[in-house]
Amino acid sequence: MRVDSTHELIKQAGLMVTPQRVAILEVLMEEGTGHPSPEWVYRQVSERFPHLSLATVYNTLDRFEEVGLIRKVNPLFGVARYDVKSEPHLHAVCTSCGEIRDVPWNEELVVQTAKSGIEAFQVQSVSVHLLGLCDACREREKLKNLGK
Amino acid sequence: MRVDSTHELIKQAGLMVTPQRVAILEVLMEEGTGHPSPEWVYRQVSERFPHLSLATVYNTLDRFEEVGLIRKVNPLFGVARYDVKSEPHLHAVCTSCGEIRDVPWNEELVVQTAKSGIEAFQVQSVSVHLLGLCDACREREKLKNLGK
DNA sequence: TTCTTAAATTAGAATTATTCCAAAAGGAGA
DNA sequence: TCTCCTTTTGGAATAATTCTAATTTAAGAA
Repeated sequence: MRVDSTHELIKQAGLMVTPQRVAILEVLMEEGTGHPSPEWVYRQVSERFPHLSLATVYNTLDRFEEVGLIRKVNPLFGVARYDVKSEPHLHAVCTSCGEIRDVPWNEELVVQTAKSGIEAFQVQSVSVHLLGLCDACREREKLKNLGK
Repeated sequence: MRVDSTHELIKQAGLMVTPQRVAILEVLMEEGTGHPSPEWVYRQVSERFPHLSLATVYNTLDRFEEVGLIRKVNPLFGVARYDVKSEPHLHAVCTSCGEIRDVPWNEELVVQTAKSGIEAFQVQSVSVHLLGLCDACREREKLKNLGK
């Protein structure tokens, strides 16, 4: 009797085990650190399941996230939202209604917020993004600017 | 000669001044802390400019962001991207090619990264999101669960 | 002021990403 | 095996954004 870890993981998470789900989780685990998109997952798994539906990929990723098997890197998906620039601050985003509340930036706070709630906002997770240019793109920018 | 601050702001930012841009910036400034969406801006400004095109709103918001007048709250818009990794970590996102690189979490780092680059990644800005439930939604959840 | 030109605006089409839907298929316990 | 509930499917629908090409406009030069 062979141990199938992805199979077990799905079962332990309380989800029904299906071949599609196993294949999707396998692809996700193999990939490791590449931050795959639904489309990418779809293409990978399609090689093994030619009849796989894109809707299944979306459904499965949603279910996997619900039970904590995976996490969405860019959770503020949906509509673009803007900030009229002011002092640096954080954003408390309600995952239910989408409200975005400003939280004053405070160095200590950045660390603390991972653990404790702020005012009446129940923090479930913290998402930090460093935005900028990777080395490849920085090189590309340099070359482009030289050409001007 | 009256001083029109939004007019001035746009000019100072090095952008061509148009009535649409002035109106959009005015709406954004009046709103203040509400984190408006392109659609919302469009509806507001449409009242004054019945022929305003949604494309203009998108263009203008992009230009405003380019010159730093506003900032996108949820900059990782586009395609959903997932993470399988379990240890807490940050994400370094290339604003040019979209690559998402993992950066090990380190309390000090959270603060430092705002100022200094990480490895070959040139950090331009930091975006922190606290995800969770606002008080209103938490109440709603409670009521829903009671009903079960 | 008028002219000129590059940039901005417009309307609508096109594209991209995601969600919805109803019917068919499949998993798991009795 | 039977049954029920969940999942899967494929396609349509929707939402968000970008593209395109024609028209208009801002702003500096003459």
